[in-house]
Amino acid sequence: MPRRDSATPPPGDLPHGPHGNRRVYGREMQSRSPASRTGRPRSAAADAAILAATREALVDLGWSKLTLGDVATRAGVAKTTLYRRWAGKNELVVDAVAELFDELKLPDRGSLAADIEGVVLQFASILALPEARSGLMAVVAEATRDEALRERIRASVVDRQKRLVLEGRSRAQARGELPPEPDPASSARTVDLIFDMVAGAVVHRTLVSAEPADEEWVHRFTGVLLRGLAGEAAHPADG
Amino acid sequence: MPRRDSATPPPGDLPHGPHGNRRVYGREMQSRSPASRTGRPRSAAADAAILAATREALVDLGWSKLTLGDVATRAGVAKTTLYRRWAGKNELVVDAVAELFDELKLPDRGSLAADIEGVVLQFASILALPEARSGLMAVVAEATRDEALRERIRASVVDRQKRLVLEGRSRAQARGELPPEPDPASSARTVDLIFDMVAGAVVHRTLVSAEPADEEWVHRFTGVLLRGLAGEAAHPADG
DNA sequence: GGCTTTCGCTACGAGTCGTAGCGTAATGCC
DNA sequence: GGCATTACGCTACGACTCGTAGCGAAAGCC
Repeated sequence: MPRRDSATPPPGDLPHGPHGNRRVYGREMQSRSPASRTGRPRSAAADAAILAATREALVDLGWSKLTLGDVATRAGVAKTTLYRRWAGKNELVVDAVAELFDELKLPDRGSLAADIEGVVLQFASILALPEARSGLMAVVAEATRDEALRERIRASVVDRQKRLVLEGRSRAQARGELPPEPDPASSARTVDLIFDMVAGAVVHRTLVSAEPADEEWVHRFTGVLLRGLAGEAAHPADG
Repeated sequence: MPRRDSATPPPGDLPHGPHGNRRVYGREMQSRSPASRTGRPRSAAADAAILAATREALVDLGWSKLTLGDVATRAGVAKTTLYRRWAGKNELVVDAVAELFDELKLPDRGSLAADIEGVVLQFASILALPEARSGLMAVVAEATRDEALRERIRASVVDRQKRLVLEGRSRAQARGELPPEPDPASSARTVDLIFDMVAGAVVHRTLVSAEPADEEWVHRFTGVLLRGLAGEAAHPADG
């Protein structure tokens, strides 16, 4: 059999990635949901090669000109293999871009302002990558007409970011920098508001205004955000 | 000649639209830039019909499945006519979506907070339209790899929004709600920051979080933003 | 009437899509 | 080791879209 493993890049191992319930495998998941123990297992190396090839194609071609045939060729796999694992271009790109957000961390820098600035700068550096710029907005646009795709994005990209907001807030509350919120519903709304403001501003700055979210910008933005949030306790629902 | 004017919807007049230098007509603009007075003029009704058909197709199909042939059929024009006026799908969608933002106004409601809330609610109501949701993000994604398209979006969508920010700020400064900024460079940076925060948050709330930017959300957001900006005078470049 | 430009229509090669079918490879179970 | 089961590579296919070329006719200006 003329295998071409020599063409596959060194993909590391990545048995099924560090993600939770991502990589749902489009169509045939429900029919083998318990555990398909028998038969030839899917190649984990092929997974990694395909996702890497997808990011490479995003850089070279952008989303609209990216074709699954080209990705398959780059990854050194057959086009049919690709269709067996992903339902279409959207799902593939979501998974490929989601891996970029794996390295988002929240190092404890001692103050809420410093923590936020650090996370926002990390987020900005990811959005500065061309594979993230071309891919992320395109799948978000597609998701406006595809509920399942929206859920996939939420699970693999958004929720991972939101966890950082939650963690940072609880730290800040422990430090006394933010007031505690006993009502869980109100607390969730606050987290949603913060998240929309942070992610929205960085995305808009990077992709629409097309200017870098550098340290000066992030510092100003963080200042405005924190002062506004801190003042919210003094104006609780001032209708 | 088997014309099919019966198929063209009642497009109104719209001689060349209320836009400034939009509708650049892709390729052949530079060769007829002074004024082409001779020959058969282009049908303004066809322009309006094409843009309306584009929005209709965005609602029915979304960006990725929208084809120029389908738009031409819906508009009752030949596909070649469409290609004579627009360079491609991206430029066409930008123009079609840009018309949605024409009705953005800044009514003077007496206070900065009320002005901002009014504009943000208008912006949110436009983003709630399916033709705006599917189209806008897609062209922004494409623009990450196309400088000319980015400029087209800036001229026809972004700048029109930014003018509202400028106008609202000058009103607020006249009222004493915001401190004056003598330095024009710093002033421009402030406007950019506000704009990225407002537009980014609304877009993220509407398209990524997929939840409505209703009055309650807008009220909270506006409060955080204004308190943060008002406090900036007290912390001038405390970095 | 001449000149110029636009318009509708048809036709075309090139490229992509997603799937079917086949033979082969790699596992687990007996 | 043999068997069943699943994954893989490869080829081929009809259907669709793309963007353009060419034609005759229409609609303006002089």
